Amino acid sequence: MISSNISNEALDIFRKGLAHFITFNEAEWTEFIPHLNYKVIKKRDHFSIKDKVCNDIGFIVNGSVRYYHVKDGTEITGYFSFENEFVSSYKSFLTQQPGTGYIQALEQTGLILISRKNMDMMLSHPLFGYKMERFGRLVAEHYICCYEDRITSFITETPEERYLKMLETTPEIMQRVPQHYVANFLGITPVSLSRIRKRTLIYA
Amino acid sequence: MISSNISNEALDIFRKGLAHFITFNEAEWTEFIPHLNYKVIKKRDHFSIKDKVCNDIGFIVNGSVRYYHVKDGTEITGYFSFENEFVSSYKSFLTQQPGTGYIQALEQTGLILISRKNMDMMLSHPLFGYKMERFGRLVAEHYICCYEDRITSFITETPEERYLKMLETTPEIMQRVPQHYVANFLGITPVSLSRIRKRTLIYA
DNA sequence: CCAAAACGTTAACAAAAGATAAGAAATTAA
DNA sequence: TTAATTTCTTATCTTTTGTTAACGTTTTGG
Repeated sequence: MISSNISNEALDIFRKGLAHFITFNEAEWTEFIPHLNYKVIKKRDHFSIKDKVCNDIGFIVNGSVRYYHVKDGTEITGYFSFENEFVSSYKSFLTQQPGTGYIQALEQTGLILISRKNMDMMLSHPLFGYKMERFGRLVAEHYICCYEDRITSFITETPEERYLKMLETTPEIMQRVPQHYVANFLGITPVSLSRIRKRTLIYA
Repeated sequence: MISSNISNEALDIFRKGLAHFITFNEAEWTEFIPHLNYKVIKKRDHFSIKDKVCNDIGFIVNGSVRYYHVKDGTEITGYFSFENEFVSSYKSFLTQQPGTGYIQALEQTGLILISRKNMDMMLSHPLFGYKMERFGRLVAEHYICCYEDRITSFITETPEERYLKMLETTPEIMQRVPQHYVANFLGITPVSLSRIRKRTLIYA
């Protein structure tokens, strides 16, 4: 879709978020904007669901989402994304294969969307395809670093250590996310997280 | 370093490995080769160590390596890489910050190396910088997919399920890697892995 | 505003995993 | 080859975690 009626406020937030990775000049930005869409997802509605290809990568302008899988009929939450972060069922988006999990809004969430088709158009764009490739590389590398930390924590830390480190890294998480989702995120049961909190006396 | 005396055999293996991501024409390849180095690491020697910046990304022509952290004086192995795979302390290489772990050769290992400096030169190269950016993006995206699977397995699967899935994905691993390293990789103790093998009667 | 659903804590019990140590087998190095 | 080291298994004991269920509280939706 080559058109855009996204609010200037949302676009400003988006542009500031991108600045962590790359800076677009005015000509490039003008070319960029028509490749974007805006969407509001209501609380509990899904951004991406199992067995369907995730066609968009989103940038969260406001709100939050959780990623979850269903195993033996039970939901298991693996991750959260908040304002100024990207959201996508990455493997599905990148490989264009059906996803294995769900992404659901934890609250009403406003998103700037880039479809796979528009992304590919921009990556091959004569004006700024080169810069878009760099942008894509830097974003991907950023997530590699995040994922590396997360895997290392599963290998080297106990659940209790993961809980305490999470409170340092993301102090607001217990306020913003139901505790049983956080427990899943830490790789333990809700009952177990409740015990850790009682044991450490750290409820932040 | 702008020179190269890497064997044609190693270069062929490397070029075939890259073909999973991108194909270089002859002019590009001719430009590529002088940015490469070759190194053989003896068994038990280190490719990368804690508190030092990892300056290279390697492509394993032959051999294998393990990634490990040291916690409370004990080594904990988090991952392995084999022939035709890349190896690096990625976060350190990508951010140019000191690494938190070690990468050690499990056996004598031959590597084609790209230094950060040479990588950056190629990413900005007038002839094929655009293609190199795409190459870098595709490699990074590939690792995002791998990491996503690994994190999902920690969240949704039991150690026993991880063990069985690993045997499907990498059947040769128990033959090539000491079992207590594999146990760490699965996020459990060596004693626990030994029990799982006895319990399931699957020793493949 | 009320009823239903979701949430967090706690308890009791079961299952799994960690810690430690001993011993046998395999590998490595001198 | 031999001695030392590493590796894997097994056993015992302890700790942690999982499971299930009950209870009170909070949140949600009509």
